[in-house]
Amino acid sequence: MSETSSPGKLGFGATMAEVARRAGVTKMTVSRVLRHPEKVNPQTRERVTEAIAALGYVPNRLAGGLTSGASGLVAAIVPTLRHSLFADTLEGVSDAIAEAGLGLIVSSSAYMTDVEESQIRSILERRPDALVLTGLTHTKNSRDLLRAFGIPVVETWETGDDPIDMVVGYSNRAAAEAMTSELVRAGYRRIVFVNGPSKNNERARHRAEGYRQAMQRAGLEPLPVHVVHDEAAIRPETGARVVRAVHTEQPDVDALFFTSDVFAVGALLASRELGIEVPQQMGIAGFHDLEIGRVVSPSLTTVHVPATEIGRKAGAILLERLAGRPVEPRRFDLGFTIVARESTHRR
Amino acid sequence: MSETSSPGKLGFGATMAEVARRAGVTKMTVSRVLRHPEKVNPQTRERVTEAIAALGYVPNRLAGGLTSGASGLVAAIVPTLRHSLFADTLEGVSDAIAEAGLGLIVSSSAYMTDVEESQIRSILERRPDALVLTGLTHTKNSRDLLRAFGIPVVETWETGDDPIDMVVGYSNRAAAEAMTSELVRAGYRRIVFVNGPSKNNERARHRAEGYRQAMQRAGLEPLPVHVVHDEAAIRPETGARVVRAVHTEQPDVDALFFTSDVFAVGALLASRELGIEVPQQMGIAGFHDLEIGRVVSPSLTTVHVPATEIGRKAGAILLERLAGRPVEPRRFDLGFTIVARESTHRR
DNA sequence: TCCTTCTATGTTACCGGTATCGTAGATTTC
DNA sequence: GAAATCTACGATACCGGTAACATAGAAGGA
Repeated sequence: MSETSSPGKLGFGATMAEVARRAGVTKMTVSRVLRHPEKVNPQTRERVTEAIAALGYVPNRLAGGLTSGASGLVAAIVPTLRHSLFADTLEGVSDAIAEAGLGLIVSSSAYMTDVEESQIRSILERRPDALVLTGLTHTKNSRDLLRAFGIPVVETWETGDDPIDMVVGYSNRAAAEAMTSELVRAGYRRIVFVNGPSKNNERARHRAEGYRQAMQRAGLEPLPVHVVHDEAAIRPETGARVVRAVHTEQPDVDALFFTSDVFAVGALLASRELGIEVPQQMGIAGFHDLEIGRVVSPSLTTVHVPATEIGRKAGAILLERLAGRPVEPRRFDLGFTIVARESTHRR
Repeated sequence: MSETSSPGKLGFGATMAEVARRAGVTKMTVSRVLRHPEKVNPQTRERVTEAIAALGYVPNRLAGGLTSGASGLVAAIVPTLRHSLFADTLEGVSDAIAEAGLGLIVSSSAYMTDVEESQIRSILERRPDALVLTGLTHTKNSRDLLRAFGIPVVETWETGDDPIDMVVGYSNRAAAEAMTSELVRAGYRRIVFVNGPSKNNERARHRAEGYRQAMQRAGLEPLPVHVVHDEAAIRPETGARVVRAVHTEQPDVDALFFTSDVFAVGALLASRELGIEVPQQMGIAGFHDLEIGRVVSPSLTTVHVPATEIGRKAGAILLERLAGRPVEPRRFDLGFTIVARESTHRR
């Protein structure tokens, strides 16, 4: 741009004061050029702009935030980044807040509420303007700390009665109930729900409840929930293992409802190898509506959940609150959709 | 803890000065209790600790960072969070730096270098202590800005000659070459490489080069690279489409090497529907070694890449540099592994 | 006993910005 | 042409911490 810039010697961490000196003004004028340019004489503004370019000046928001009281950061805690759904939600949050110039701090709690608590503590030291959490299960300390701190907090992936502040999600109970009912409607009777561990995970717990409710309402006996402990990651092989186990140990089971498409797809593929006919002999349903479920054959019946929308909505209401506007209601149920495909289509 | 804490009125954003007043000391002593507790008399320390608990004081690292010159933040830019590989890498970075008490700021560039540049700019305003980038392709401005700023920078997912600072990855060229050679060894001759757009993505470009090199070295004619434009996301359906197109338009093709397992799995499943026998009639290979490729039948031949390790290594060398220790060499090739499975096993 | 050296804490200045108020000169008003 | 109002910028204080230095009293040494 400017011929005054000496190449290769862009100032390292030039400060506003240095820019000011170079432009022959005070810091205040430089600050104005950056935030309220209309209040500065065009000629002065240009001198300052040139000085900024020449020095490669990048303003320091940490310093600015000290005064203004806003760090310009939103923090998010997810159980894991490895699960595409949480990644989708984060991407949604990121999209929403990036437009407002906010940054996103991420950490993952490995599904442990005490880890989450210590992360909340360390995150609050960075004075985020708002916080996004996953789920409704948090330690009492976490809840107290956040309530006391008073920043906007959005809990996600569920709906519930006693949010810390705001909630965006859908009812996992209703979703599991709806899918179970769908399986019943399709003609399945001995339906097993395959769930992850429900400790520290009210999503898993609610889904199990939804399953039982639907079974009872249909006058069917709820079978014991098959809990898989998938230590490292959610893997299709786990679903395959479940099918094999059920095939030999519970041969009367006629449908498997998995808490994740990842499991369900593994089960679907393993079924073929075992000679189990899906959907005639065994119905298989998943949860989350991942891409892979559309491509496998038979295609996978599943629950579509609004992962990205949850993130976007969370970001949007945070921005509302940060703009000083109250958000009512504080609970947003974004719903779900039962997607009935071939894997449960008994002809 | 302390009976002095009035329930429900944990101090909102209590400051160090308030803690100091309550404990009857100055800010400096409170600061010492937090960072160099051994320098404070045990009795005083206890009074201060009680005051901290009673007020629910959470130190403000932004303020501290202003003085100490370190924000305690590491920034990472990935093309997208939606791709499990980048999520894995982030998780690796996060693991590595969390132990050192550093936070992670994330943003996604949507594979666009100019977006990346503006993100770098806005990220630098937050004065991260270090930066992790994906790939080696960046705008000149980005490179200049980062070099001038002087913070440790790690580029990931490739190896290359002219890093901004440090690189951790593997050679996509060598990986594609090795896989192509593997296909040749398995008996395939008319091998098509299916790639994403290579603009702004040297990983894609290098893979295409590796493919061509291997073909030429084997005395085979490299076929035109099939470029898929997958606007929204990397989806299996795209791979399915490719198989259908190739099946009708290039019936002599006997192997497809996809730049992602996601495509390859879609292709594998579509092949079955088309009655194409894999691996006899058509070999199919992928890239990345995703879980799903192990479960499908036939299982998928692929290139295993060290996604998490890249993140961890990146985090580790950043920490080294932040601890003031020089890092030599500055380029880390973490390698890859060809995983030959059923989908290319011609009997 | 007097001087030195710790130990424990306080004082001061400063990090890099911004809010607030002040003010000189130009412009408008009657 | 004097008063009122703008315009464009500067001076000051402060945000919430920490580094560096200062200091009072206790402990140690000759």
